[in-house]
Amino acid sequence: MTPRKSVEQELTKEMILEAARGLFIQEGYDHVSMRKIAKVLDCSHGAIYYHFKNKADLFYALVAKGFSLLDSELDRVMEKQLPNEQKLMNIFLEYIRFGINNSSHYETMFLTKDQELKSFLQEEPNHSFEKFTQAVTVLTDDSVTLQEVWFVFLSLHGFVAHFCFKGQCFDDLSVLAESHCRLLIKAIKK
Amino acid sequence: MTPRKSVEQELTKEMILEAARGLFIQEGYDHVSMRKIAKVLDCSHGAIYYHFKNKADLFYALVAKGFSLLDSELDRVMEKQLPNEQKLMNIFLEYIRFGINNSSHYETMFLTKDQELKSFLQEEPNHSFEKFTQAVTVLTDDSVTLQEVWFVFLSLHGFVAHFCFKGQCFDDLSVLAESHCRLLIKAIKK
DNA sequence: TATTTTACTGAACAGTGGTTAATAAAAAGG
DNA sequence: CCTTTTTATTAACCACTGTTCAGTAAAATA
Repeated sequence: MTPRKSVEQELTKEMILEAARGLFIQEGYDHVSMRKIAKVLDCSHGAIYYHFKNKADLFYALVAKGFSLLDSELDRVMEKQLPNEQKLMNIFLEYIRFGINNSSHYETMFLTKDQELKSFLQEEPNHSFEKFTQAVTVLTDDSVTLQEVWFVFLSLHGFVAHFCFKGQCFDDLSVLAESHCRLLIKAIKK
Repeated sequence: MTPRKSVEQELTKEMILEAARGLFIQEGYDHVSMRKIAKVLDCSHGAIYYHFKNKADLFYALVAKGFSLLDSELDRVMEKQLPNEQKLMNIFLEYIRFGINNSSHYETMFLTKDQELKSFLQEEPNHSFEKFTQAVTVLTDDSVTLQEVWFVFLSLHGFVAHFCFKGQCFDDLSVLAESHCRLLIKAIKK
């Protein structure tokens, strides 16, 4: 039998998550098998089950991480010392930046259709959306309706989703992103 | 062997497409098997291969149909006797309606990473997008910039993409969709 | 050094999937 | 009525899937 690896190349949850994220993003949940992940990690597929209960559990770990990352990104901007409208612009831009720069996380968070997976995700997206809503509401002095928040969120989502699939980086898009956010603010301005 | 069906219940391409369409929209390409389609049609899975070369071919027939539907839907709106701004509103709404009601097609058009499926679609998405751009340009008397067209497209795309993955139908969303489009028009108004 | 624990391997299981080949029955044409 | 064509059924093939598990060697512990 092939000998077990020495300790310096021991498998960790982090290593598995990293490999899995790359694959899930590139090929989607369904087209990624435990054996494929194992091949990237150069280990047996059985090994992954030592660290994660099953495939859905592994995926869920990735998504949960993505949402907490987005949450803290929002908090960071809110704590800045800036006028409200500039903060709003910052929130929008940071959302896009997060999505583009963490396209791997983002796609797993918002762009999966799998029923089995959606049953895992009920709390997290709602929580993130509420946090986003809260921020927008505060920064517009409560002058924004729920429909307007949805409008903003979906428009930002469209920007991120589209360029996620194009595989571009944020710096190449910053001009278009700024114009996008400017138009968003114009749309919800009273 | 179970006898072959009598002629009045003979299988047709149309019957297969109809059954397949419902399944693809509800469950997505990957989760629909030829056997599942056959079960809905109450026929053997082999029978489908008499009418379609393979699964991708069957799906492509659906998608091509969907694109031509979107095209003619756009034409229909453009020929209406309406003020430009109302026409614009209609164009936006029809785009969303198409995306939501044909979520499986839409995903294939704009949101799939599957190389096998992408290879089938080269011409159709570009053609539809150009048609959309053309319509927006005309209806705004050429007063719209390229960045604004992008803004509109990405915002509509975000709406569709989000609710594609939520698996909701258009009727439940029509109010939100209208508000979305109204805000879009407000944003690009001079 | 001996034992236990930890981390892992790879075979096996029980499915599912697309696709095809052999075959049979209904319909059409004569 | 017989033959041919059309349309369907079914079994079979093969690749692949998630998951479990008995076995095993390295590492930690005693």
